[in-house]
Amino acid sequence: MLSAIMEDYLKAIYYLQDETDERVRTSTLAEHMDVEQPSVTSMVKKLAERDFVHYEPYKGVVLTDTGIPVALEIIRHHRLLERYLTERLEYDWAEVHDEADRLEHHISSQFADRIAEQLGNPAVDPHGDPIPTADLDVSPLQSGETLADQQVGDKVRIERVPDNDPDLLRYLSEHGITPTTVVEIVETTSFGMVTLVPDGTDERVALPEEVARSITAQTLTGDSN
Amino acid sequence: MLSAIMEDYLKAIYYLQDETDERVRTSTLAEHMDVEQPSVTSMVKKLAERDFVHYEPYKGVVLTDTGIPVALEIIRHHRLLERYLTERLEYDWAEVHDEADRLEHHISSQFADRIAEQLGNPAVDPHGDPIPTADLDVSPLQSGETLADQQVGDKVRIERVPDNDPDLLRYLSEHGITPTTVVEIVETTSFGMVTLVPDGTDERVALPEEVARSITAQTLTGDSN
DNA sequence: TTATAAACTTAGCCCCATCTAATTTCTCTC
DNA sequence: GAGAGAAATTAGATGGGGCTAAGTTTATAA
Repeated sequence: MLSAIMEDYLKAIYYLQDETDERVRTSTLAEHMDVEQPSVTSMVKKLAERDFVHYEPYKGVVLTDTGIPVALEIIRHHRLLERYLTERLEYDWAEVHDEADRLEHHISSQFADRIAEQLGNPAVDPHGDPIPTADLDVSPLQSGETLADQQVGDKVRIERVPDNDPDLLRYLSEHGITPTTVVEIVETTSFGMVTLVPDGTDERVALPEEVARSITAQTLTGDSN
Repeated sequence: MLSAIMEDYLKAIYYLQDETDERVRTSTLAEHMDVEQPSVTSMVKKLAERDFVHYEPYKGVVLTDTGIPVALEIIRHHRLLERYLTERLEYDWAEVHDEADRLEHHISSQFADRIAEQLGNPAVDPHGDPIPTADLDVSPLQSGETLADQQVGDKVRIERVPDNDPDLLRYLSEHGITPTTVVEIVETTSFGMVTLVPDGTDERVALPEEVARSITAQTLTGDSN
């Protein structure tokens, strides 16, 4: 059996691997897990011993074929929980993350399957992240583009927003921005500010470029009209 | 913060205290928690240090006014979860216990309150045990009587059955016996067997006396007819 | 009232996940 | 290709929860 903490490491490695496409360095992992480096070293050794990761000293780690499904299962739990909490238990968009982060390790896969069924096997969580299926297939995000990649005048559909910053989520939902919202980019500045207007409103919403880069959006092909 | 394990000890002490009305002995606790005695001694010391229990060496423990609400909160979580799992997630009567036993430590009280609300603030769990309210009031069971206290010919309404033996639960539900079922006692033997017939059926269900003693039932006052 | 069995505690060990301090390895620049 | 600085690892400690073996205390019964 795997401890909740080990599961968290595997999940973190999965995400970091996905972002960087490289071996994950212990320093990156330490930052992500909010622990000191030696803790990471000792943990990745244990994970390597159990064959969940390939670990090469001084070179970082990669998930093995044993490790990947474990990470995906946790991610499935997390995203299903987020969806269930918002949809069935009246949780706020911004509140779900912490609850899901704890529960993901403790629900059985039976529980996950039951709530998936109740929800009609949804494809994405409330932030737009794809929910792995019961046999752990993940559909990739449609777009590699972010709000930071757009030109003034472009109309795009928000695809996903990061799920781990409650303040940002609160801000976005207050301004009517959620996955599937269509927005028009109305201004970008040299000092890193992106301003947009959600479709059907005339409210201008400003975001720092760094934040814009964390929000995925699909360019609308059949252009505005 | 309290670990899941400490919470389990407090819950166990609560139950054992309830049953015996005395200081709970470390041996009893050890058996209940399925650990060795020295583990209990060291744990109760920690609990005593944090003022959750009164501990007198060689004399056992009692929950303090700090410890009681902690135990009750966990019990509330457990019973609400059992109810929610059976009612909303199609869990079988016999399956809920383990899932609830894990999750009770990890759901927030917000989560508990939300599922309580969804369920219409039920008073009892699927086994007939009372669910503590949000401010941790517990309504005692109506009856102190059990199936073992009955005479042949008595009609009684099942009030609660123990929740921790899946096989027993499966057996009972297969024979149509759940809380609120009315049954008639048709035979008791000197060698400890109680036989009953659920109302409206002619199926005879036999139970060892020890099991009968673990099932609470209310004598029906307005007698049969 | 004293011996002995049962119950309980202490002592000392293990594994988990973390930490700080000290050391080693890598990498990058000159 | 040598040396400085950054990154990673080892060493050794801590606290949580568990174990076995050994030593106390309590309770019982002669």
